[in-house]
Amino acid sequence: MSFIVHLEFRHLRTVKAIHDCGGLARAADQLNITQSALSHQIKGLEEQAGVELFLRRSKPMRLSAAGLRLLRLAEQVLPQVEAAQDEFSALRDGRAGRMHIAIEGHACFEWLFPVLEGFRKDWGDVDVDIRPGLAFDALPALAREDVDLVVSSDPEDLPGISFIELFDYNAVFVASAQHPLAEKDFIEARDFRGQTLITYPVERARLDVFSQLLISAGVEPAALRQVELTAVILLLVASNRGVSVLPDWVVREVKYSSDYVTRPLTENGITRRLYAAIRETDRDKPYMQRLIELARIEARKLQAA
Amino acid sequence: MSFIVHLEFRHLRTVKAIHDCGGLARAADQLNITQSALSHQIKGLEEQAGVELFLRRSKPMRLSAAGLRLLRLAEQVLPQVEAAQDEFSALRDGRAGRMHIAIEGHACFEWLFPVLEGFRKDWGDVDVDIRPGLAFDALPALAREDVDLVVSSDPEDLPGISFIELFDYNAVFVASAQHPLAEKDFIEARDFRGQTLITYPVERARLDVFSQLLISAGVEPAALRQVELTAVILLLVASNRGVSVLPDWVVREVKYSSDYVTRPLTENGITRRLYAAIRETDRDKPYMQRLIELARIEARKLQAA
DNA sequence: CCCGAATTGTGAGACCAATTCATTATTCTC
DNA sequence: GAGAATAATGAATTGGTCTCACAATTCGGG
Repeated sequence: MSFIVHLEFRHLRTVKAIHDCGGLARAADQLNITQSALSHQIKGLEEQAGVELFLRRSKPMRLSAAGLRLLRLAEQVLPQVEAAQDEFSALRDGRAGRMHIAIEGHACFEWLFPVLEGFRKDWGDVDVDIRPGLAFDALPALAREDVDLVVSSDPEDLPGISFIELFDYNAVFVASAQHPLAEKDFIEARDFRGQTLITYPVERARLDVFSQLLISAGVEPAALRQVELTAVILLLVASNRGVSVLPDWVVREVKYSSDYVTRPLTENGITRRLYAAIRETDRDKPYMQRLIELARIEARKLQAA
Repeated sequence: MSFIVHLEFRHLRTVKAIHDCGGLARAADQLNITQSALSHQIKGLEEQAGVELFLRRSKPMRLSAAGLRLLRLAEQVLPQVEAAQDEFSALRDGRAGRMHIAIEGHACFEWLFPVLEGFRKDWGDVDVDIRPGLAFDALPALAREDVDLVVSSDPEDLPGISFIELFDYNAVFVASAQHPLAEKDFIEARDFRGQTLITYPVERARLDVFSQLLISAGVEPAALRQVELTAVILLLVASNRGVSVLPDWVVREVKYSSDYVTRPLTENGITRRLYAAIRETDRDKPYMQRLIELARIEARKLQAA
């Protein structure tokens, strides 16, 4: 049951070279090593293995049965190693990588998908994914490299994390055209009193309407309803089952689809800024820069729409 | 374009162990090595590669993207190496091997096939083949390990080659029952004068009828006809197109099939001995001994028939 | 918040193994 | 059988990996 304890890649390369070149001397040349070294090497291997690897009887030193098995291993393994090393250097040079994105708040799907669609074309070697499950504690996940980019509107000062500005948007009030508040030019906090507010199913602190308006005004809507999908929120709003607050781009994106109106929040509107949070170590990676560039382009398209 | 110049199996094992055990210390334990060694090892790898392989931020030291690629390589390559080593030790311990057989003279097919059929059952890991093409210079081929066993009836004293006795047989005369010589009790050399002799297509020295009888008697048949297949030889003999000399077992094996008779050669018959020529290095291999044993058993069956 | 336990990193030196150089031993070819 | 080509051997050197001992870090809990 004794194995070859000390088998190394060098041995596989040696066996292959000797086979290919048909001789120690030429193989040594190809491997940039002395013939003596090769001789010592295979002698050592044979001693370990307890089998002759080569038949020396005849002039062109041929492989024995055991040697042939080793050759097969070499021809199987060595290309795999090379392939791995190729990918490896791609990773190192930033030609490949991972782009797992966590989004805080569901709305971002709307513009993120087209971004990733464009990204995929140029950076096929980068492994792309969206991890909505990590909506809460996304920044810790970023720090421990569970994800590589977090879309957030609340920059924090964390060591090793950069917040890169993506674009600004307005949080706008959405209601059915039949809704009484549709009459107003702009919506104030107190207007939410008595209303049914439809939001994404996340904690209040992450919702613009609370963090930017209702909490500081001490206003509580009459009812809350949490809905996962943006399209459904708009559907409910249009059928006058409640009101909502959404990023302007979301509403613009689907505005043709139903019967509702949008109004600014407060006289001057509520403007928010979206950031991409990334690890500083990733900041200079070309694919990372490209993704952010694409995100900005896509945002501009949405705002122009 | 810089690669990992010094990647070794040990590194793959290390990466895998650290991943499996979730930590340097435990991995070191599993690999029977110090934790320090592992630390040095991965540090060296990372320096070469220019990438971090592990994320040390968090307590359970996890693999980075590059590290994961290395892990994939490890999980691909290491089992292949183990499999090769298993086969390798099988070769070494004689559980596997090669059994390429050269036969001098075509007749041997008749008893060799059943032998190999039985052999195959117990020794599936031995690569079996018959190489009829090497009928001439079979012994040199044996010496240079092109084949592993030669069936021969002419033992020679060659260094490193053993001739192992298999069984004896009689070379018998075969002729149509209608043939005049069928009247005789035994056949002498001079009886061949004027006959058409049918033989296998090999040089005279390899044919019993010449080497044991005709050459020393200085007798030349009227005509020679060379035929490849034993069955065809017997067909021609039966239809009185010539006479032949074959090993008795061959004739017994197919005697029911046609209308011919056999007669001894000379008053006392001509007995020949068949040998298995093998390399002395193979002599003790269990599968080799088994093959020879099977050959003898098969021969006994044929002679009893 | 600091402490202790657990884990990982670092430096110096020992040790082993692979390589080279020089030479001898084979094997093939003419 | 001589000479060329090829492989094997031996001794010395080099280089790398390991161990040992200790420093640095991180984590969980009172």
